[in-house]
Amino acid sequence: MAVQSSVSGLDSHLGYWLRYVSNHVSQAFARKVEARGVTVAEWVLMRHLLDEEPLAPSRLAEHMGMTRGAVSKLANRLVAKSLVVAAANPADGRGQILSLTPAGRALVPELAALADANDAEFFGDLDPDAYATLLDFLTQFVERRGLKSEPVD
Amino acid sequence: MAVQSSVSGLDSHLGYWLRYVSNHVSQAFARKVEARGVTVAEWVLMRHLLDEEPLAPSRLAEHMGMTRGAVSKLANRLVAKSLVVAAANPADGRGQILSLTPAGRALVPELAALADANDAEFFGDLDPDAYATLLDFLTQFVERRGLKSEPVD
DNA sequence: TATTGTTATACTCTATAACTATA
DNA sequence: TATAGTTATAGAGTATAACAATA
Repeated sequence: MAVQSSVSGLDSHLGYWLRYVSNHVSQAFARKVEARGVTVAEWVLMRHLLDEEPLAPSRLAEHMGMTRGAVSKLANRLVAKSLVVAAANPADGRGQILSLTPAGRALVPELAALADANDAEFFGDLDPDAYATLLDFLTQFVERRGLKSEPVD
Repeated sequence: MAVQSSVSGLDSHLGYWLRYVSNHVSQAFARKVEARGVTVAEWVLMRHLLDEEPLAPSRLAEHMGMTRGAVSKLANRLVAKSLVVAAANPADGRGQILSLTPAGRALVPELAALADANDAEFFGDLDPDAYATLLDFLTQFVERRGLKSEPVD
């Protein structure tokens, strides 16, 4: 082993490795969903809509930890792809409500399958205990830290 | 608890949580280095130069997992900030060699300290065993998979 | 006044590809 | 021809901020 430098190296931090692995896993996933014509951010928005629909852009912004402007842009792309539709909120003249189109609703399970496949590709041969331990650590880390993606808008 | 859906949720994948935590840690670090006027990618380039200097842009591109074009742009920014200098490679008329300026060399330890602080902020109170286990898992994961390109930080 | 959503603007990160100057 | 580096272009991702419509 090399003598410890007085200046920390890039690889001496957990954050570095976390990002290293995360980037690879996410980029591989991005390539998979790209084949279906969507980006990862678009998948996330659509998956949220499957759970709760219709949903206001501002609600989505909260769930996804993005600004309203960013969600607006993302939603526009999905509308252009005919995967999402926007309608006026009957209860509030200012509001919009977003829903999946039939095509969008049909695509979500396919994207979810790709997410499953991606996870299996990278972690499938992991000892189930190790997988569980890691998943547990990460979720508890988020819980403990109260990490929230809440951009100030 | 809700009935399990037939469509995998966002949070059922290790990749999702990895990214969730990684994004928070990296964004916190980005905010820290931003106060010193540099981005995370710039820090990574500079840290590489501290280890090996002078270094050709193409060599850096390999080390950092980026294209030559991307490195060129990054290096230009650092030159504009007077943190890096580019010189002609005396051994090859096509080549450039990049070095840290005195200001750049002085900044690297400060940035490294911020990286240390960031890691401590997020993982400092972690059980040493857990920290070691996680670090071990991630480095071995990279090793086992032969993952190559380096992420930013 | 406060809130919802849109739009304009800006910047990082990164890729591809065309181009120039050597080798 | 092959390689080093630059530059042009593009697009995702995301932020801030100004704005219009409505509450």
